[in-house]
Amino acid sequence: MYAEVILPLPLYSTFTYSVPEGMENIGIGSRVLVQFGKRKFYTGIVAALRPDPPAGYEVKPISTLLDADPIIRYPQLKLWQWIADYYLCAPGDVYKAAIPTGLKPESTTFISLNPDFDEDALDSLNEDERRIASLLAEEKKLSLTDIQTRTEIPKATALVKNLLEDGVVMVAETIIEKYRPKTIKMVKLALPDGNIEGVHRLLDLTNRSPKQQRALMGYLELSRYINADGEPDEVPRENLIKRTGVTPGIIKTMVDKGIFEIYKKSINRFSDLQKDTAEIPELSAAQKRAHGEIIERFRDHQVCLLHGVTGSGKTEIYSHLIRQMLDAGRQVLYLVPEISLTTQLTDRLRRTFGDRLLVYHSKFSDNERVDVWRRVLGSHESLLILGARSSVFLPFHRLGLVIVDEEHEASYKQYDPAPRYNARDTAMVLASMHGAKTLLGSATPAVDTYYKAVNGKYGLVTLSERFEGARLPEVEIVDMKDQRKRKLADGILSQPLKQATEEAMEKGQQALMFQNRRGFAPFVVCKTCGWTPKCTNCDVSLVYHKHSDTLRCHYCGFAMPLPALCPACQENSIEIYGYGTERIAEEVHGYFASRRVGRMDLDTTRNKDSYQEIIEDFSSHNMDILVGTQMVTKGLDFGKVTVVGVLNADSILNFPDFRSNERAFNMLEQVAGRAGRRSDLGKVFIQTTDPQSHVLDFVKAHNYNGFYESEIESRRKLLYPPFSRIINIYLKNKNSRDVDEAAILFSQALRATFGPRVLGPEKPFVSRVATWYLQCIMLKIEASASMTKVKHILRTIYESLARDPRIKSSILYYDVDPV
DNA sequence: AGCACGCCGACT
DNA sequence: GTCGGCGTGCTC
Repeated sequence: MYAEVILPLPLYSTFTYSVPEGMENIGIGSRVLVQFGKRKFYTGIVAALRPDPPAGYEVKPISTLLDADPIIRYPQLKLWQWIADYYLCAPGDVYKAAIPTGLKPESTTFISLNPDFDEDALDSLNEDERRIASLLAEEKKLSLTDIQTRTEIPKATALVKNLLEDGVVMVAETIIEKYRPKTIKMVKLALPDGNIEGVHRLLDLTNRSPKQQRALMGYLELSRYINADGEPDEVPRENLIKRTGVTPGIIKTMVDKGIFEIYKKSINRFSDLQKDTAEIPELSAAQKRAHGEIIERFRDHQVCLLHGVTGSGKTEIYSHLIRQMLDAGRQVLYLVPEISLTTQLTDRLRRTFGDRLLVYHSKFSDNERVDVWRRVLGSHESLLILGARSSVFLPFHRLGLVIVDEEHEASYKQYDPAPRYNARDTAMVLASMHGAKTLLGSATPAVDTYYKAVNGKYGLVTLSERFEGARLPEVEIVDMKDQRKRKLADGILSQPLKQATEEAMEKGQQALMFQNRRGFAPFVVCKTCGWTPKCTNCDVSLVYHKHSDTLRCHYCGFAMPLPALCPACQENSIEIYGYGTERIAEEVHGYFASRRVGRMDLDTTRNKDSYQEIIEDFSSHNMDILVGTQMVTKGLDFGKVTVVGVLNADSILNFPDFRSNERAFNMLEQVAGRAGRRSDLGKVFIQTTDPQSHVLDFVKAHNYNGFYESEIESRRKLLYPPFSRIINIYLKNKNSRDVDEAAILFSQALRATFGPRVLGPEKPFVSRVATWYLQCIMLKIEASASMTKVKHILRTIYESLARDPRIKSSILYYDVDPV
């Protein structure tokens, strides 16, 4: 028997391996360890089995079958295939993204000294080679990268190869198990037979040290001394430390003295979750109606859109639907944008669904993700999975409902690397494969989604009033040009915003200031010669980070210290411009000196809990004013916020692509939605130099439908989605001329078939990333056209050009349905 | 993605 | 003349 294996590499074909005798358990979806190429081993997934060997080449056998039962389930492979076909990427790319690293062990090559190499050979080695040899003599075995970093010899790879040929070193492939179960340190008395005399002896051993004695007494209390089996009982080391106040060092000493034993014990990450569940809050009349309508729509629709204004209580409606689905023994996937995975939401769902709730997202460690994966895999019970984008890949069983909250969010689309999939659209396909329903929720649905809903492709349910009668906030557009002219605003806050904030503060309320990050990162200029620091790898300016006093590239991560003198003219005239949230927070604090001002952005929320801490600080009113980027807009519920300021809407309004209006409307409406979520009427100030913008009129009136009508008309005229589908074709090359010419060549060939549907090529917004030059060709295809055909043509055209050296040396990839 | 093979420039 | 740079192709 032979197996077609998917490897975790960007390769478009599967690879055939023979199934050795005694591996009859193997099945489609099995995880197998296979050798690929000269030495490396990868974990592959069996995509198909067949009786006959392939013609034309020898096959290798599968080395190991990793599981008795597959770790993926029907219809996961089918979903992977759909993603690869639809988003024009390799199945291996999908596999790589789908499964946590801990489930994909691969081999690393270790280099060690050859024990019986000829001593005389040492003489013929050069200095660097001898350094490597002596390092290996010390360390027994090292990977190539370790040798590289430890010796700092740039061409270590080549030298190791020489050493290998001379028989000085040898290599071995070692498969590294990456998954580590969660363990805790346990302490136990070092008394093998548990006899009483022994304990007295141990007590004697500690009588010169009160600390050790305390630790021992604490242990005896916690462990109840000896358990039912006559064995000394174990105690978590943490508990012992907490109870007795001794340091880990004391316990260590006692281990050395032979009083305690310490060992690691793996524990179940889910064991301490609460089992009991609370009731879901009663629905209001409006929520009840919407809930009923959703169920009604699901009778004849696969997908239903819940269009509910901000603060209308969509989450409670979801909860009722989830409860019904779980009671029917089905599983539920609740997708949210990464950023809105707050404990606010998790806690709420935890109270209702207890240990049936599992959470899955990218801030989890890989080990945690493996645990969640295995828990879902092992269960036939009803579960609720709350997760970000990548949770569409979990091994669901009897999935009954998928909820995509904030369905308009651009972050559902993965941009880089492949697979460039949209989790919302993938979720709908996943649902239909399971015979499940999909509920999309948003206060500002994507124009494409709303179009499908009003045209009957999706069911549509509208919830137009806020929970408990809270009113939508009043929106005031502030003309910043006028403010500056009349000297009412010198810095970033306009007169009306300043005043409203002051009043809110006096009433004991809170304010939120929003600054769109894009285009407003602080940048550096030399006042004398105009020099600005650019990334050496990418075509972008470097951004100044105050806390580390460095200049950083947001695309490739390049960093350098802020120079004291201008590198171009040697003058001491370097200035920092622009308003990062840091600077804004300082300035806001300047106006409201007696108030507590906090800030939230990528810098202040880098680690796992800081985001949570800021939110909690703000919602428990330890802070009066919060300044932040995008992330403050995402579904947070702050009851006391009555003033919201959008400090500069220009950069949101002026983004040059066909979705800019949609993005601007969504973002402003979502920010506005943070104000006045309880009974107090909120007020929103949008500061701009372009107060005439139509988008702002619709935001001012909270008129989604009006916005939609105007936007859909312009999309119709210009043949943009939903009236077409877009495929962006990217070419990248280290040589800028080659990529320009390759793009022209490719676009000409495309035009021969697709005519005016081809736009470009043109340089993308950032045209050089990490030393790669980019070109982009846009393909705009009628919505009615067969995508299978289009994709077939794309492949044919590429193959017909593949011999051209400029195409050949370029890397080509597609972005289907870009957002 | 790795990794080997192979073809052109700066050194013994 | 060789070493070694990386461009090109292949891996079941």
